[in-house]
Amino acid sequence: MDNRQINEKNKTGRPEFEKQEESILLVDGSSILHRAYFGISRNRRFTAPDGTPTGAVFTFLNMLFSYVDKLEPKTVSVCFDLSGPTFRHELYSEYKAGRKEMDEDLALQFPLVKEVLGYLGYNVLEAEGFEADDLIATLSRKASDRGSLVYILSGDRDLWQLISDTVLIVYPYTKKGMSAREIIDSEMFFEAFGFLPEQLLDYKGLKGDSSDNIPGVKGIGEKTATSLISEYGTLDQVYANLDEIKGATKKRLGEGKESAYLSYDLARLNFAAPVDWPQENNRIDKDKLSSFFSRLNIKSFNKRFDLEEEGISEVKEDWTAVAEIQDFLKKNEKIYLSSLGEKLFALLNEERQIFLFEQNRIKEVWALLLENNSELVLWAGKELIRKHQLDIPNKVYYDAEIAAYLLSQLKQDDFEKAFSQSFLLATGENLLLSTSLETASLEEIKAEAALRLFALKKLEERQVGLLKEQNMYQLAFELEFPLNIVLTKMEREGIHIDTESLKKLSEEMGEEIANLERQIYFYIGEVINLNSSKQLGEVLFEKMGLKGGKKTKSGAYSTAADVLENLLDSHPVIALILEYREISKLKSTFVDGLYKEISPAGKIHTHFKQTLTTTGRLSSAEPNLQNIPVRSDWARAIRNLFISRPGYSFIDADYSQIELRLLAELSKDEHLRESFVKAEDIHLSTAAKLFSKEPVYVTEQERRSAKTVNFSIIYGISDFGLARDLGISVNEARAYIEAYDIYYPQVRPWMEEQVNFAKKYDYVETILHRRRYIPELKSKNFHQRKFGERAAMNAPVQGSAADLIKLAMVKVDEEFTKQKLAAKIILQVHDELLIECPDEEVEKVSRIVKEKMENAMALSIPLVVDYGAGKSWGEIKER
DNA sequence: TTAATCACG
DNA sequence: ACGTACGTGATTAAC
Repeated sequence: MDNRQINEKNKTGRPEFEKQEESILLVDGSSILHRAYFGISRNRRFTAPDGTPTGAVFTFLNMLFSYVDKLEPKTVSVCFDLSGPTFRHELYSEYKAGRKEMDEDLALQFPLVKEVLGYLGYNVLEAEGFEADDLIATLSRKASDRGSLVYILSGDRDLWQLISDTVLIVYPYTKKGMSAREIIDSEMFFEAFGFLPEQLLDYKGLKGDSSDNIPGVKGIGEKTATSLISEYGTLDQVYANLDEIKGATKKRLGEGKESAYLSYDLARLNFAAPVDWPQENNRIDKDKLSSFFSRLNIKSFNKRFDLEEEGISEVKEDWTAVAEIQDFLKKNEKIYLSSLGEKLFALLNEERQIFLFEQNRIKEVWALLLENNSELVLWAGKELIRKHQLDIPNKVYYDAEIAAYLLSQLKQDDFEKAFSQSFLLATGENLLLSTSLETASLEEIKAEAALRLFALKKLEERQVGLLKEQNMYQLAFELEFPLNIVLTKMEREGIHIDTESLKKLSEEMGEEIANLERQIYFYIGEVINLNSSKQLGEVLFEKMGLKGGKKTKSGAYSTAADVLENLLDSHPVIALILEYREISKLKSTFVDGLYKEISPAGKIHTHFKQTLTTTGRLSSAEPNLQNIPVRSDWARAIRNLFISRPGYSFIDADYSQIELRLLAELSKDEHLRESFVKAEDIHLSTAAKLFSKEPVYVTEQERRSAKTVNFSIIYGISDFGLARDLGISVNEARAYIEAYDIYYPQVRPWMEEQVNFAKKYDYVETILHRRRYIPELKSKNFHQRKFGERAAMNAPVQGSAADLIKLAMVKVDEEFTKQKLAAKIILQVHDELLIECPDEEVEKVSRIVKEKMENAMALSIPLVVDYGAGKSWGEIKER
């Protein structure tokens, strides 16, 4: 009975959670259900659809499963008190009197727990006249006798007297003052009490137990009882040595002797209950378990037991009160939203209730959804917000379309088709098309709502698993989802157009075009449609006899710009045609085309597509603001039409050489990296290397050639293409490429690594793990395979650049909000951001944008952002 | 609906 | 032996 003995035990002690070959778990069902009811779930008021309280059942099972998972016992037996006369109860009538009537909500859950334990195959034990404690005491002794290890799960400390080498207590909660560990063995018991478990009864005889109405000896508390027991060992020995004890303690012990022995008996467990436990538990009855959980509307364990979820529990429609919606939304971790055709929407909560509502209430419901703390799950949120002019959220929602895109499961652009296709993947079920919905009955609509919402739920669950597996969870939740909100703001903000100037420019261009037409008709001697390449080709190559072979697939003469440029010296009309082409293209697409898109407020609102490109870039449409001309005088006139609001300025910031920098980062090519680290002119450096000269001797022409070579590398070079582009022989082009590979020796191996990786795994990935699958590499078609190889080389570079600027956008926007600036991101053009801010913010915002863009990612090479400010887009680009 | 052309990064 | 750069969108003519 001293420390030495404890230490001896400790040497052979076992690690707490190591699985034992033969262990059984005995559960004090009454105690744990009390704990479940009072400890956790009373405030959450979980109920089944019929109002039956279920919180304690749920929490009970959660606790039980967590210990079953940890301990992996061979069998589980759960013991309950069975009311009725017991000899222990007869001993103290105050016991019952001292206890309050059990809450009805708790009482109702006892039969439920016993029921579900049966379906789980666990042993449920109760015996007339015995408490759960007694059953456990009896079973633990029997088990120990057979050499089995016993775990006792109980919140009742009375059972701690059973602790031994082979009996351990699983104590459900950590308590102040007690060890944080949950499994209590002799050693821990000794540390806490200062004596051994088998002395607990003797201790309680003296100290009593107020929670169990055990009186003990009046005036003897924890300290005195502990010191007496550690000194004398047992209650009998205390009284046998009463003479040695002095003062008040002696007097109190003398007076309380009867009470002490009564208390001893009260705390003592009965080891003679008529119970045994099975060699094995029964099998789980899945069907009954499933219908039980369904009846109680408990969903959390479906996955654990691989149970099929049943259908909707309730469909609500035509509801009016806001409180009713709020009630539907609350206490749900996730809310699913789906549209049904044009006019209807439906929500699903985690209680499998569905709410149907009409379009005229979407704004109201949306506002409530944003207020609510649940995570919102939907498909194509940006389009929904735009279409119905909804408030823009300041928190992310889960957009299944974006996830489908990241997971490369989005093969179609069309909303319904893509939606339907992803759902089919997730559920194997087809959806009604919206056209069929128009004529559907209410019952059909309800069924369709359920189908879509449950499909969305399954889709999301599956996607989250895949995103994690494929290392794209962060890409989705920290980049694409937040970016989606930023894009929504950008689209709504739009950009002002100088409509008056636009009209004038259109007229001016029209006159210029008419001029050119007259001259061209004079030269060719007839009036044709100059916009028809077919007619033009026939005139140039047949009537006028200019040289230039058939180039197009359809067998027609090509009149593309590069063909015509080669003919510039053949005839003076060629230059006029090229000029006509340029102006009429710019006028029709970028002046007149833009005019059609101007809103009543004088603004243009592009659509950014976030789920379209194979590389991860955004695309812009209706109108496309990512291909506004920049390279000519007319181009500048067009860009001058994009103006900031009065009192506001534009800041235009673009990454310098972003793709080449990322190639340096990805390939780790030392020379390429060095050029950027030393802030050299990369094209000049390349030229110096290709032409074996000091940079100062490199000519403009050589630098231009080097620039072409640098870009060719990123696109996946071929000597033929480079030769054509540079107007040199294929041999010369090949020599350039070979020279490049010598001077940048790590680039080619990296490119080959990408291709090999893609051939092996079917995809390549970016810095942020965005994937591009390249099925073309498996094609039997040579062109297709070659195309696949070039794509494998290009996608990581272009895609990482997309990752980078997207991340920068999220950070820039975040900073604007954080600093309460009025600045807004207006446009993104792949390596460029256009920002609008009040004139007085220009300096501050410029610094923020540059800093956030340059440091969006931690890379081993520096990023450089150039920027300018002005009142129009053209004015800035002029610099 | 497709092909040709050309605007952008 | 193949045939020629990566990623987009809009306009026009012609089927």
